[in-house]
Amino acid sequence: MTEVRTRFAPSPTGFQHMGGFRTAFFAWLLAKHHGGKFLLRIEDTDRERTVPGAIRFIIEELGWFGIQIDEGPSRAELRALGEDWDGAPDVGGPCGPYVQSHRLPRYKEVAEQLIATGFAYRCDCTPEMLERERLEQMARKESPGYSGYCRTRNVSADAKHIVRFKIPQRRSVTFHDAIRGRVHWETVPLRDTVLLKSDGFPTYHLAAMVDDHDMKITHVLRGIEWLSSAPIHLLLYEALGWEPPVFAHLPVVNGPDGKKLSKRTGAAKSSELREKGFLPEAVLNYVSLIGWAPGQGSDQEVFTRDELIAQFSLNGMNEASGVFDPVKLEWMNGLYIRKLELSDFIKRAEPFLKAANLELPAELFAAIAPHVQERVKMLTEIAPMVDFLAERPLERQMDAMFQKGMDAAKAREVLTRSIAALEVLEDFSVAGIDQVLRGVATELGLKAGPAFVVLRIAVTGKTVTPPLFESFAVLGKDRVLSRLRETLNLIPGSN
RNA sequence: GGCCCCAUCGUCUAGCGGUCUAGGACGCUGGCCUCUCACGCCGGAAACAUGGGUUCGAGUCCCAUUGGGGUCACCA
Repeated sequence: MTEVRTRFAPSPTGFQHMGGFRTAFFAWLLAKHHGGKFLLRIEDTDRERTVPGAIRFIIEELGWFGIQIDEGPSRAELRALGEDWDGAPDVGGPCGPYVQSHRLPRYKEVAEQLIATGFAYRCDCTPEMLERERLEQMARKESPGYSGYCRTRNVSADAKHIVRFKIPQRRSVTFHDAIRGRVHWETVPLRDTVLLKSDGFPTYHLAAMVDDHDMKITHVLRGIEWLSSAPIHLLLYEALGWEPPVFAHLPVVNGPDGKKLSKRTGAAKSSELREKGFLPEAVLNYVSLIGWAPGQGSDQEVFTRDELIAQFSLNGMNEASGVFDPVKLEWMNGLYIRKLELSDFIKRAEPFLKAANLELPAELFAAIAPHVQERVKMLTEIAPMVDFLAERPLERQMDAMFQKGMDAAKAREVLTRSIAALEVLEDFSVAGIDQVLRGVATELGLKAGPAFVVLRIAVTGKTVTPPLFESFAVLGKDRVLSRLRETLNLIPGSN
């Protein structure tokens, strides 16, 4: 059995959104499922649209997701593109180069072969001529497309020209898509398409087919927008006498608005997800669920990376387009956060605390960490939940203190008694604090809830915090007491 | 417009002719737990786009309609 080889072949024209990375995930999962190889190829054949930094973005995000590239651009190739950076991986591989702009001679060679065998021809029609032709066709309500004027003109190789593929008309094409099954065209609805541009660069059609063949790609996973041009690709393989790979056209992922994912769609950019505190493994898991399910009646939707690899199959792919639901992603991220080892959680939280300008002594954060771990969905939610531990003045939501029958006098009473009771408490532990504070509430004939709102705001400033006794214990007796005393002066009618 | 793809709860999906009075998950919602918020647990509302076939029997097969989407570049 031949080795399964898949590839992710983005063009570096900007950042990739999650739809693009999902394609990469599936290709990677398929390869790994079969113990095969996953390659990265850069399709930089459009010189106008290539944007600096795009390749770095792709490689770094793939790395963040923990996707190992088995074959791809070497460090030298990256450097030649001006895309070198500290820590850039040096991947390489036996089928390089993996950057299309470095493979120009090969495309030219194949184009010449196609011309020699009569499957392609040179064309020197100017853009102006083509434009006029198109206008005339539209005026006649014909579908626009190249007429084939140069098909038989034997344009000289010396003249400035492009190379077109001679698309046979009146040809039916049938192929089996790994996801959709049989797709059939009665007649090929396409005109002679360009293979080589006048600047010597190939178009996608030529470059991708040549590379997929040369790189021994066995399964091509790509967006469904390519389905319409699949006949060109099949015909090209036929003309070249090559065995085509298995094609799988993936359904698209739309934003919650039902429209295509774009820069505007929130949470569509992986780097943004990272900054918001999503875990790569959660994102990978969630995104894999858009358009794929294990099937076999299985209800499983939380998968480790290895489970995903073990269970992934193109048979489980759905034909219909899906929607990226940021709310469900958040839920899943919360799930993954809760599953983290405490030490891992603390480690991952660190950069987010720093970003929020909150530097806490390690032991202090470690002590409160278990209690915040089970109540955040994103790492960015940690800082606001623990910032009451910082050595800085507290801003208290005093208004929220006086609700449901709580008035200034009662609040003062709660504070005074708590201060008195805590002052003499030797064992400032969760259990000790628990006993004392409940005692205070009982003495005052108050329920725990209302009484604790006062204490919570007094010590943390907020109405929503980690559990009260735990927060007190972590903060420490002295700071708790001073905050309680401070609050006494803030209650209306004091003095 | 031609061609192609798609169609189960709001969303992601299970379902591959009978076991579907359609299952799960997110979200929503009622309750329990409870010091707030979460977590957890129990319950609820919520879908087979429409019309024809085929069949003893259709969410499942076929066709049409409708509705989405894609594509028809010297962009990928």
